[in-house]
Amino acid sequence: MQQILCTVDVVLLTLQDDMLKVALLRRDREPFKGVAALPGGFIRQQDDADTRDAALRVLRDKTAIEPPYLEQLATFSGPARDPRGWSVSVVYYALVPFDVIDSAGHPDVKLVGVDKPVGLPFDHRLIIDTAVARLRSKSQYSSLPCYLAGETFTLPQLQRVYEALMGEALNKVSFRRKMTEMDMLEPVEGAFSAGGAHRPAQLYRLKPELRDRLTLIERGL
Amino acid sequence: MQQILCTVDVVLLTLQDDMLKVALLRRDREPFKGVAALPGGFIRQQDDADTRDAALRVLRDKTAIEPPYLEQLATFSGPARDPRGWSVSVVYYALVPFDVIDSAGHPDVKLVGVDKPVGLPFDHRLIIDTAVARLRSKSQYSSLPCYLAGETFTLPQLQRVYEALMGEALNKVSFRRKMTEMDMLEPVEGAFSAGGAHRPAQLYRLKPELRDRLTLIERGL
DNA sequence: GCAATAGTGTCTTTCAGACAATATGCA
DNA sequence: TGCATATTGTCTGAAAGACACTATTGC
Repeated sequence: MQQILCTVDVVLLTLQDDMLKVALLRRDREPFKGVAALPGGFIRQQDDADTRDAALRVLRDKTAIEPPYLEQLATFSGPARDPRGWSVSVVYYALVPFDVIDSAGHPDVKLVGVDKPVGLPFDHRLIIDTAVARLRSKSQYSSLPCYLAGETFTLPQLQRVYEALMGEALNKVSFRRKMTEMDMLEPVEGAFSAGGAHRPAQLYRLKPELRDRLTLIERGL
Repeated sequence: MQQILCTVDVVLLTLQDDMLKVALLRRDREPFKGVAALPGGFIRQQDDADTRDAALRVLRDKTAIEPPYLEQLATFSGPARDPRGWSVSVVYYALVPFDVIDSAGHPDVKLVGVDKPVGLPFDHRLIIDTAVARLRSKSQYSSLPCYLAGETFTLPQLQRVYEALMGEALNKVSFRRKMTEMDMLEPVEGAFSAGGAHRPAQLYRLKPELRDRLTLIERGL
């Protein structure tokens, strides 16, 4: 009997112009050669310490991106999702500020609005929808959106990120209160946003000790 | 090169005497033959429509239980977790009222407090801890605990379930308000708890349309 | 000064917990 | 009646949203 195919796929998400986008790559081999799809590949026993490691390797090889945030989403499986046979795909999702993708400058990576792509191969449509749902749900009560906001950001910028993800306007005073009591940001001393013909805003960054772990909040935004 | 081992494991959780317990089985084959472990097994391409299906099959075969609630937990992987080689285990967790396990009456199934078991094989200790953390976290803002409470239950009973899971006393009035506004329970007309030398309580059941899906709440309990 | 956006003070509404009163079964 | 627990009413404090006011920049 043929073996089960073991793969990983990555849903790389970013925010461009307040729109949630997913990174797609044209497949360079069969099946679905030439079709835009999620970055993915086979697990390599000799190279990968686990599936997370495999996801990082795939991302590094295909997009040259080291994501600041990567989390396991779920595992998708079955006899029909891959025409080559019964397959298991362990899927991770990554959050990356747009400028990281931009500066990585990988020409093959295409950013597409998460609701846009049709005709995706495998069950990638389902996978993307699952990732977006997870991100939206988790954004309500965690610091997750900060990973989409870049290295430093102002509170109004961060609020727009949250609003873009959750699809609704947030109360400015409440938002700032929340951010204060979550106690996960620190001001970048003396650094302010520049450019507009208006009052500059204080720049903040994630507290260093929180770079790699989420902060959860009690009551949502 | 040797193939990747593809397995499923199930964390079957129940509440017995207000204690969260996990179902363990003595392994009937190597590796770790005779050692108590989570029910699990290889994915069978010819039998299983997906990993969820495989988890249900394993549970049915080894414990004769059809769980009312089964959700994918996460996938655990790596070269060292199974002595036979690089392995991937897609893990599900199931919630079952104690009397379902009791009446299934499978003699091999042992219920053990979730913090108890030491010397578990593979990474089953980590898996159980992950499942318990997920259950506790999700219980705060969903109807999940209802699946541990049995077919019908009184509100005070359900509150004790929530309290056992979350490890803290809950405000009675607030709890009842939440249950009312979650709108997921319906009273069993004319049915009341009996037995005690005191006022009987109204029996409730999950609304039929919610049997198979969770209700989420906005703000926690 | 004016336009535009940042940041804050305060009032009002909404929600959760405390407390207590009432309800209902059994001995 | 008295006890134990269920159920409900009401008060109070905390949290969230609405609104408006002040602050700071470029023009």
